[in-house]
This record gives sequence, C-alpha cells and structure tokens, in this order.
Amino acid sequence: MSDGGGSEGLLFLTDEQLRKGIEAMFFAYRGFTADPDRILADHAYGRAHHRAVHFINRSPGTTVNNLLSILGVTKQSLNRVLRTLIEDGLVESRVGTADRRERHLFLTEAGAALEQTLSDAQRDRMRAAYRAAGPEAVVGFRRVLEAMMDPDLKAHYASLKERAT
Amino acid sequence: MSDGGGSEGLLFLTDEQLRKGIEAMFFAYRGFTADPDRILADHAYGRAHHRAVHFINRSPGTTVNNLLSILGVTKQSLNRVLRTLIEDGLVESRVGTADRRERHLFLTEAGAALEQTLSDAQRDRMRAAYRAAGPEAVVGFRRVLEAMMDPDLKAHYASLKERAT
DNA sequence: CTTGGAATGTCAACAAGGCTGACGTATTGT
DNA sequence: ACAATACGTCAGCCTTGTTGACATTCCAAG
Repeated sequence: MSDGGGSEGLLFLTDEQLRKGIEAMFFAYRGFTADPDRILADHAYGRAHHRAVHFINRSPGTTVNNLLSILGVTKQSLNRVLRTLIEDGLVESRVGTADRRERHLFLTEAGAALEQTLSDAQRDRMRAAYRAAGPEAVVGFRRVLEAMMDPDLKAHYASLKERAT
Repeated sequence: MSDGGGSEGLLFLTDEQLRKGIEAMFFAYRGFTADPDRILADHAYGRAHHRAVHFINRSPGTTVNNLLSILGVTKQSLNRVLRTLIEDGLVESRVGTADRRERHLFLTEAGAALEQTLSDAQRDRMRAAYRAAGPEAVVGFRRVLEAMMDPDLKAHYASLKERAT
C-alpha cells in the first residue's frame, strides 16, 4: 500500500502508473517520428511538410482552412510549408468551383510518391509494434489514445476514419 | 472485405488500421502536451524545460550526460534550457563527489513545485483517458508504445521504471 | 450596385529550440 | 606527461511556430 491507489481494482490509476504512461508516450513518440524524420532530412523537408502531405493525401481536395484546423497552426506557418511543396511540384492547389475563394489541395504524382515513402516507413514501425503487441493490445492502444484527444481534434480524427475505404 | 487484410486474424495489420493508429498518435500527442504547454506559457518556459524538469525529478542527481542521452538533444541545446532553470533557482547543479567533472542535477523546492504543477495537469488528462478506456486497454496501450520505441530509448524507459517505488 | 465579411495570400519581425563547429577548462585515468 | 572525459560557452544556422498589418478576391446582403 505504498502508493495511495485506494480502493478496489483501480491500481492502474496510480501516480506511478500514470507517470510510466507519460514517459511511454514521450519515448514512443520519438520512435514514431524517427523513420520519417530521417527520410525528410534527405529531401530538405521537415516534419511540418510530412504532416501537410499526409493529410492532403488522406483528404484529397481539402481546403486550406480545413487543413489549418486539423494541424492546429497559423495560416502563415502552413503557408510557408505549402508554398515550398507547391513550388517543388508535390502539391497542386486548385481554385474551388462552388466557392472560388477556396483552394483545394491535391498531391501530384511526385507528392504521392513522397507520401508513400514516408508512410511506408512509419507504417513499418507501426506494423512491427502492432504485431509484437497483438490485436487485443492494439484495441486498448487506440482506446486510450482516443480518450486522450481534445474533443475538437477527436472530431477531425473521427471524420478521417469515416472517409476510410 | 473492403480492406485487403488477406488471411486469418491479421486484420489489425491492415494499411487502414495502421494509418488510423498513426493519426491517433498524432492527435493524442497534441492532447498529451496541451495542458502542460498552457501552464508553461505563463512561466515563459517551453516544452524543453518541462522535459528537463520531468527527468531530473524522476532521477534526482542524474548527470548532464545521462540527461542528454535520455532527451536525445545536443549539449548546447540542453545547456541553454538548463542554464535558465538554474538561474531561476529551479534546478541545482552540484559538483560530483566521486568524479568532480560531473555535475549532478537536482530540483530545488521551487523546481519541484513547478514539476508538480505540470505533472498534475498531465496526469489528470492521463487519468481521465485511463479511466475512460479501462485497465485492460491500459495494458495494451503500454504494450504497443513499448514496442514502438527505439531499443536504446526503451532501455532508458525501463531503467526509469526500475527506479520506481 | 455597393458594401461588408469571409477566405486567402504575403510581408515583416520575432522566439523557441533544434543543429554544427570550435574552443576552453577542469578533472581523471593511463 | 598526456590523452580522454565531462562540461560549459560562443557563434551561427535552420525549421517551425508566433503576431500584426495589409492586399486581394469573391460571395452575399442590402
């Protein structure tokens, strides 16, 4: 009874358990980004480019504003990244048809190729972790992560899921 | 059979499942850091200070070199953070007794207080997520995260666990 | 048709926090 | 005596985030 968990079966809510969870998130996130980061360094891109390319691939034709709220950065910050991607021919920006103020974003072939390379690397790591942990662990993993999200971000996350094939 | 999982019970290794896991990590990590970030902003500190304070609290008397390998940054980068923490009286640096080249790092009372404030906030979020997901999900969560770590980082993670009371 | 507001783009300036490279200084071990 | 180690520091650079100000374009309401 050294840690004041208290009653019945709530030992998993101990401060120690929570600290370990926090540290697990920290170290795991490092591993999570390590492989793409290495690839991006070769292309003179950063994590911000990766994120943009990922979500454009995930929701082709998304508007700048939508991407902004998903990524949670300012338009100036995103614009800098987006501009280089467009200049380099990885992303195409098409004027909206219904509302011509909006720009709809698409990956070019080259952009899709980079996305593929990056997500291959990241999925390989994820696949290895999933395989090592087993299907039941994966369910728990996702359940905890989803409970950890801010509600508005969780909405974005869920709408991405719906769009899945 | 919309997603081409293929054989038996490996549907959790589908590309779609893996992509969702990747996005879950991204959105959850945002939530994970959101609360401490807000607090840190009031103190004119950043995430780097949080990390330093966290691991010094976790391993009191740790050396600069050890902290360096845990955090995975350069000494210049860590030094900038550490210097401000020492100047502000949150961290104390004591010359080593066995090896006087080493500096051993400790939190002062003020440092411990800040650490407490930060980790309270972060643990609250973690506790809510754990409680919502349930004990079995927590086991799976930890299992997947541990499998996702780079081996050397996992060693650091494990040695922190051992030191737990 | 004019005007207000929304969506976007752009310029400028700045800060945090990474990085490399070089150098200095104790201190320790060979 | 000398090399290696642990640490600190200066200088400069990059990415990626921030604010603030301002122009443009377009839709929609009056």
